[in-house]
Order: sequence, then C-alpha cells, then structure tokens
Amino acid sequence: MKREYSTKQRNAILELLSESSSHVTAQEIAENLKKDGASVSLATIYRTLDKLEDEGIIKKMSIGNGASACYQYLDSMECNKHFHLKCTECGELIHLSCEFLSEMEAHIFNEHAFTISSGKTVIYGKCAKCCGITEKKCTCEGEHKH
Amino acid sequence: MKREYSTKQRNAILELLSESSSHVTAQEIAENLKKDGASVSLATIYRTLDKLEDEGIIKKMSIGNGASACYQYLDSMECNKHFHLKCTECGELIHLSCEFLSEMEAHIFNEHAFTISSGKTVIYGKCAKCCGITEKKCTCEGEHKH
DNA sequence: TTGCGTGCAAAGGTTTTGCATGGCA
DNA sequence: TGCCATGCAAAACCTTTGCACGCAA
Repeated sequence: MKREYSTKQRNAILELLSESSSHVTAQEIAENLKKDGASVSLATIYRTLDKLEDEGIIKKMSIGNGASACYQYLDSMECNKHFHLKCTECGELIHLSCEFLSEMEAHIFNEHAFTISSGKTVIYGKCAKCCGITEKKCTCEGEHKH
Repeated sequence: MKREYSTKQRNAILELLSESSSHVTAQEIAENLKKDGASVSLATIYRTLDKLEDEGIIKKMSIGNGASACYQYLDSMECNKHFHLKCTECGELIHLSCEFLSEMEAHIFNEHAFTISSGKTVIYGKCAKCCGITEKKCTCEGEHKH
C-alpha cells in the first residue's frame, strides 16, 4: 500500500488549484507558484497532477491538440458540467452550461451507452457574432466566462 | 487569392484518406504511402492535412495527451450530418445519427445563437465496451459504420 | 530508517518552421 | 515566370523519465 505524503509542493499545487475559478495548465501553475515565491519544478507538477487525478481530486482535460492539457479542481461544482463551444471563425471559446446539454449527456449515456466527457469535448461551429445574430433567449444558466 | 496546387503528394494523401474506412494518423499516412512507393515527408503530410482541414475536406480529431491526432475524410453527404463519438480509452469512433442530437443542434442555434458544425465536432468520452456496459435501447437511427 | 517526493537535466513523442529546391499553372 | 509545395533537418512544444538527494512519517 502506498502512503500519500503531505509535502510543501503538493499542498501549494492543491491550494492553487482550489483557488482557481477555472482550469489551469501545468505551465500556469508553475508560473503562479513562482510568483508566490514557492517555485515547484514542472516535473513535480506533472507528477503531482497525475496523482491528484488518480485520487479523483482534480480533472484533466485537453481541449485542443498540441495545446497544453488543463487541470481543474473537482470540488468547484460550477465548472464541472459545461461544454465548450468554439467558433471556427473568430476562435472565441464559449463555456455553456445548459440544462439541455445535461439532458443530452443523459440520453447518450442511457440510450447509447456512451459516457460523454464534457471537459474533453469541444463543439465547433459559428458564434452569434460571426453569424450576424445577436439575440439569446434561453432561460437556462447559459454561457459564462472565467 | 491563393491558388490550390494539385500535386502528386497532395493527391496521394487525399486518395489514401478517401480509401481509409476510418481515421488515420499522420504517421500511418506516411507509412502507408511509403509502402505504396510514394513516400511523402511528414512535414508535407502535416502541412497538407492542415490545408485539407481548412478546406473542409477532412476532419481532425485528437484525444490529447501527447497521442497522435487522427484525420478522417469527410464524405460530404454522409459524415456531415451526424456526430462523432470517440472513445478516449480504446479510440473507437462511433457515428451517431440521433434525433436528439438534431434537437440539440436546433436548441443551440435558436436559444444560444450558435451554429454547430456537426462535421467538425467530435464528442469525447468512454464507449460502452470500455465502461463495461452492453445494452443500447434508443429507437432512433442510431450508430452506424462506414 | 524507509521509501516516497523532488529537482535537474535529458529523453520522448508529436508537430512546426527555416531554408533551399522542385514543380504546377 | 511567379509562387506555392516539398524535403530535410532543426526547432518548438508538452510531457515523461533516470538519477541522486531531500524529506515526511
């Protein structure tokens, strides 16, 4: 059985993650910790993130390809269940939390036996601006920025 | 205005993609072309794939995590209408045509003013096999292979 | 003391880029 | 002829790994 050590570095990373309102990359974690005068090596950050993911404390998601993976604290209920809409015209990334999408997730799981990973999924298309549309009518939680 | 050249390499890549029943990586393209005695450098393959994606002829999908990205020929009639579910465990690609997804498309357009490009969108998650689930119950058109 | 955690540097893999050359239109 | 496309090698990029040392329990 493996013991889990409580080290200065692990705690610093965990604290930073729990304070981050959104997802961060390993690089950003390194920079932020350095700014706080608590530098941690990238290797350690990656190793720690791996363990935290295994322990179910954080979630890992890779939005793009080649781009850095993003990590996110799981206790922050808000950002757990949204989808990303990315405009192929202007590149804008919209975070969308909508009841309808939750239903879709449930439908695909129940009827098609596929478990969607909303964090890894990006829905591509054209945003309102690039379509020349302005109104939004949905009464659900809707889009939000971080 | 940019002209598109029709070169031996571009044609070879395009032909290989259109003959592939499923997604392939840049590496696999290189190997297959070499086997056919029509070697193309990896750099050219990546550059050509980029262009083909911009032109909307192929689709790029990446599991992330350092793994190679996969590319797939977009059959304009067939593959543009449905969504793709890709398993992040085993890599299986499921083509799903479901009424529910059409509704989702409509909802996002009507209520969030975002026009989904289903051909470019890949929904990531875990397939039934990798979740240990076997039943599928949806009465809609459902999954299909090409 | 035990053995996990850490830092550093180097290696791993995929993708991109610089530069000179080749080839389509 | 003009200029995009290609090949090669090197670079860029994110991430992992080997090794010796540090440190929590």
